[in-house]
Amino acid sequence: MSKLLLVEDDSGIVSALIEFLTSEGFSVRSVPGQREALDIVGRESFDLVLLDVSLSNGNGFAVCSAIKSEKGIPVIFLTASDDEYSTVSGFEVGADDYIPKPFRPRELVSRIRNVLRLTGRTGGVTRLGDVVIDTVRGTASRNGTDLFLSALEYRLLLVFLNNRGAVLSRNQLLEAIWDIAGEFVNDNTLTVYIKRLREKLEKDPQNPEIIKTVRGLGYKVDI
Amino acid sequence: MSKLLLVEDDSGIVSALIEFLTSEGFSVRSVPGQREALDIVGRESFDLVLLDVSLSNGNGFAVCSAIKSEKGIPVIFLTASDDEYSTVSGFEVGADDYIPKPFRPRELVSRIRNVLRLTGRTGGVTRLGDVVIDTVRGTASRNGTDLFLSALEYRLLLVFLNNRGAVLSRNQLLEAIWDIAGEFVNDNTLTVYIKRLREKLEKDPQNPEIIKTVRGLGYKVDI
DNA sequence: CTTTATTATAACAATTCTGTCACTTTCGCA
DNA sequence: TGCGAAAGTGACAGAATTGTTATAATAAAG
Repeated sequence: MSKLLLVEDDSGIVSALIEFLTSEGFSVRSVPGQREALDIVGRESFDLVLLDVSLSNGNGFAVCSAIKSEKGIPVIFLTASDDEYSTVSGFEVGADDYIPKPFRPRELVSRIRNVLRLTGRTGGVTRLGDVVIDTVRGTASRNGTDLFLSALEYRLLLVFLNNRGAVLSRNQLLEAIWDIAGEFVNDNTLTVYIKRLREKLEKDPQNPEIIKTVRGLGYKVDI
Repeated sequence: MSKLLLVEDDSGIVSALIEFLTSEGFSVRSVPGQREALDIVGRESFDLVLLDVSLSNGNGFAVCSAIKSEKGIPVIFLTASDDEYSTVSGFEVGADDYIPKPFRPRELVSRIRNVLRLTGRTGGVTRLGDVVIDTVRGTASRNGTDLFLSALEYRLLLVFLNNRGAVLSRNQLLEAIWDIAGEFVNDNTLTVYIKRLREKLEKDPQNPEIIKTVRGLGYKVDI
């Protein structure tokens, strides 16, 4: 059950939204203004903030910035001002979605769930079999022990990670790592790096489970 | 530069969007229908798909499902049918945003960037002054040229990045990078790494703008 | 089965990384 | 000002990385 903070000064909207969102399984707290919003965010923890841009006491953009920089909680703007400038500005201060009033309740719920899904993502940690890649710390490890990938090995692994499931041609891989002013390295260099990476990543480097060869086409990771 | 796939059969919209999105720094490919979309997605890699729901040959929901399950690429629906049912259904098949036509170009760009950020495709890009750190590719660069950080230099930089603004004590930094089974390295090792990192990051390493010394407490990055 | 293109491996020098030492500079404070 | 702690610097050796070469293994096709 996600806990929402509704920042809105129109009491009619507040009560309607609380009723509807509660019936959809959310837990909702509400405050009427900017000051109270920053106050309660500092004391309680929320999963997401629904923020009216045009608050009577102060504007919503500043509140969004503050919440984002201090807590990193996702924020959805609710607003009457459906002009392009507002929308763009809203995203620029870090909003995760922007919904013009009047909005349809079910769409609001869809968008809340969508933002929660998108922001609830693994914080930079991905698993390939028993290998854990942490892009926040810049490490790859197995059973908690660091694999000590070199800079280029790590970059090569990231290329596979960001194209998981896709067959990557030798040229694509060479370009992604060794594209230094269009100059080329020996084609075999890639083969050697694949071998070195497998040596560190795979349990049995002779029978790779993670980086698979697709003869004639390239390599892929689809574990 | 993010690579987008536009799936749209109205050639007027296609050419207008390609021109505008290209001018905003995106690389855009377009296909008119469902079959071509699945085809090209299987062969090339994209960062995001802009998908018209009401394609003349087949509907967009199925395409979205397929793309999502096979490639996991983020999808934004573009649609004329701005009814609540469509919106909700769009999110249910895994869309990451849903934009009714007619949309404002700048809002579209904001929403594209927002989805890319949320899905972590460019969320890995941070700027420290004129230094750009890309955790998706595992690189740090200035003016587009790679700084060739070593594995440990890169990790040290990430520690600062993930604690931007905070003063990090020497012990915190040593722990973050050299915590190998509780054993310690020479305390000066950290000082030396700070120097080496500054040598690569800073325009004037003698007067660091990015990694600042806080005498008696540690170091911080708050640019 | 043999041929051929593709991928894998082993081994090599040049370069870079890594950690440490000795020494210098800087800063805050008595 | 001058002392002492904290931070910075330059240089060093051992280890690891990086790119290449030569050679071996492998798989697909005739």
